[in-house]
Amino acid sequence: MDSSTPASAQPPRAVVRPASGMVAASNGSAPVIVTTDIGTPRPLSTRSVSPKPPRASIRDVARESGVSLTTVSLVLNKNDSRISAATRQRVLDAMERLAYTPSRLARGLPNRRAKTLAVLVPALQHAFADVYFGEIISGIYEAAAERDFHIVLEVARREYVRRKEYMTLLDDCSVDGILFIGATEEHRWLSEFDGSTKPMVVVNNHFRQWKLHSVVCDYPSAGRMAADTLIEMGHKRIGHISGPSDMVLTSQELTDSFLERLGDHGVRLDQRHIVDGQFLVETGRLACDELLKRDPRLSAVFCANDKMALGAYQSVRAAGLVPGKDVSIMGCDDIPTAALSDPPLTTIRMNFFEVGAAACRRMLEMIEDPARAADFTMQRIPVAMAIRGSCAAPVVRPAKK
Amino acid sequence: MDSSTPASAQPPRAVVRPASGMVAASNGSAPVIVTTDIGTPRPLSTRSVSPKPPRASIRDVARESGVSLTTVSLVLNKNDSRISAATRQRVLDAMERLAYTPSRLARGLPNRRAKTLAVLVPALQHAFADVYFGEIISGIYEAAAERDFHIVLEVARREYVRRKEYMTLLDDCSVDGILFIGATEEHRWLSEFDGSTKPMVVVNNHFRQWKLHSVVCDYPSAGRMAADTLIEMGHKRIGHISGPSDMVLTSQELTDSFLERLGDHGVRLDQRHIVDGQFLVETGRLACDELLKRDPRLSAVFCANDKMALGAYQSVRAAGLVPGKDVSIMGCDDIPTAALSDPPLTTIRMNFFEVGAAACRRMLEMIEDPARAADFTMQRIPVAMAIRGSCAAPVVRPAKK
DNA sequence: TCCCGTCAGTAAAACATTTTACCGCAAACC
DNA sequence: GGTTTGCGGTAAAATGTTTTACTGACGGGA
Repeated sequence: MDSSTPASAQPPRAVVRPASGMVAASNGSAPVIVTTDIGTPRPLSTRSVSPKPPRASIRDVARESGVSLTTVSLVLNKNDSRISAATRQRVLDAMERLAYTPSRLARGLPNRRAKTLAVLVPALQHAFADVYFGEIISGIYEAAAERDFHIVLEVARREYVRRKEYMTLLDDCSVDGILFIGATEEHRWLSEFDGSTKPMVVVNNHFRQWKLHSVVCDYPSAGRMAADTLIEMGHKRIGHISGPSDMVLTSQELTDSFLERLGDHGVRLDQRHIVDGQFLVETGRLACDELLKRDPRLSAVFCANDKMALGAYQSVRAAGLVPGKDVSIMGCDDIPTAALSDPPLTTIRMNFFEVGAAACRRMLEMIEDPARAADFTMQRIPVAMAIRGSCAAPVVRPAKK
Repeated sequence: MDSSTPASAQPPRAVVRPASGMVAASNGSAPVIVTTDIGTPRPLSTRSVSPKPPRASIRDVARESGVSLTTVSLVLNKNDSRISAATRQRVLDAMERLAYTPSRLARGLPNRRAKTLAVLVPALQHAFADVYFGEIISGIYEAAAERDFHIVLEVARREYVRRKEYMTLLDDCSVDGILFIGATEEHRWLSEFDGSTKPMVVVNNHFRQWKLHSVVCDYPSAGRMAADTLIEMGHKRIGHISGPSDMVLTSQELTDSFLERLGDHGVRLDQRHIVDGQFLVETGRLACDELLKRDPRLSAVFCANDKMALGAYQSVRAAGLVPGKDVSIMGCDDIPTAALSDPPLTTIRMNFFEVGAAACRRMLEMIEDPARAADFTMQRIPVAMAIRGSCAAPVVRPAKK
């Protein structure tokens, strides 16, 4: 969960050839852009070039339908009870005729509500391109759209946090609440929301030290399911590639419950069998290298997310072994790639879409009834095992060399 | 690019086991949610529960610093020229003391500018979880943030389009411009923007029949590079899995330039060697099945995107062949998974991040100088070959059976 | 001395809504 | 017959800015 990727964590470098006569994308940095303007310059249109064309306002509707501003406003807000059906219809007709659309900006002003939520993500490389974030955002979007709320995107870069722009966002009236994805212990500024009834929901992580609203996957169950599954298959020599458990509580929950359940079954892992893989493909690969070095006869590895599991595939292959046969590999998350890898990855399915949607619904509740914001809750979303080809009964293999 | 996925296109079904004593995620539909409220109810805080706490307004700053509203506004907007240094400082100090933040809502009202752009995506399954969209959105975000613009997300569902909400969005004043990702020929409503100077930019596609602003990858170059690379390696029996070229012009460009260049090299593909793979993993797999059926001695397949190439891997393996050895596979896009597949996928690297950023910069230009919106341009972003293990010189293999 | 221009700043209108408090009228109640 | 009540509606204040057009003071040139 760190924005800087260690040099060792680069994907295997491909040979990159520039198109002939064209500047190539230089490694990592932004490529030089060759602009080809093929647009046909058109004559300027005759209509005014003023910022916006004149639009019908509520005032126009009032005049057109012969009622007062208030009446139009009431009809608009379905606060109709004391408006007669006839009048209402007149107003609606006028709106129709004038193609009237209320201004979101102006509507928000008087009661300071923007009908907009901010989705805040940490400043990772191209954060929005990550399935994990993407899936959550899709869920948030869906739940927000149902109530006619908009979603704005925000990235919490260092500057952003230093200047407390997340607060500005709220004071701004440009946003009614903040949903924070990818929160870690590193984000100390969350303490500002500790016990406060400000509209903030932490998505898929939570904190012991602060009272904050949160919605998370059921990681304790996930850990137990992983342990049960591997034990049932007959594994005894098990390795674990954890997430950064000191930074992410949900990651800690997963690891703890996994180890505890293994212990219940009489299998005790010591520190030699556990390596932190930082949730990334490349560090996952390195972690697995390390595990296999420490115990070359490992029969199964449980990875705290699918990306690291994909790294583990590479590591196992590099050791001359076959993933899913010589070494069973289990992931967590069920990202789309999981089912496509070879062999298909056994993993724990997490419904991130639902996590996002639930978090958003919680947020909307708080906004509608601020009193409820005072009791802080954590909601758990259930998970399920997805068993595929990458896990099987252990095969005994001779110690190498 | 269709929102409904054919039943045949489901990923290989995994065995899904519910956690004991817990409701499982039912296939496809939203899982039943088990809510675990572990929040400690806290006493309501004593502070008022009114919608928002009172904030300092520009008026307060004016009073505090003993100047007029106008002066404060001028300082705020760095329209300082006619304000003396001393006064400016007094105002800035007052702002500091009162922790003043201007209201975005109120600022937008007078000149009808929200300093916000909308990113519109078609109603695909969890669109935001797609790397392709995500990468573009990241680019847009970055370019927008530089100029202090916000990004709001919008999904163009059928209802949305029918009610012309994209127009509402603009009239609304809630948004200053629209960036449309994932546009296809299906989106007929784009004709409303044909030749209009309304702030709309189409991202990574363009149209022959309409004058619209657009920024796209250099697909013609990409097609030629693909052809050159395969020919150089010695391939003659080449198959092509295209995108939906009737719906997406960039896809057509890629296919056309690929075929043309192959022709230049004396290799002519007829319709038997080309199958539409709809840009999806599963349909890509099926398309490759079909190609191999039609010509079992195919030595290379060029896929119009990486997802279909991953499907092709499955298909080739299912035929008992080894991808990258028996059949060379080339993709297009260079999504993160490409480098992780086995063998790593040879593909054409497209800088979607930059496409998004460039599109956004174009948008901002138009907003700042509406006159420029009148000449419609298309901008091309260069691409590069990324050669990895999935392509090699052809090996002759006996006709099967 | 008068006129003009510049400097430094201000008053007030405009933007498009919501919301609060009120009003006139008729029917119902005692 | 006077008071209440409810209905259908309205006037006006409030929300927080930007922008246009103005003002007063002061210095310089004729």
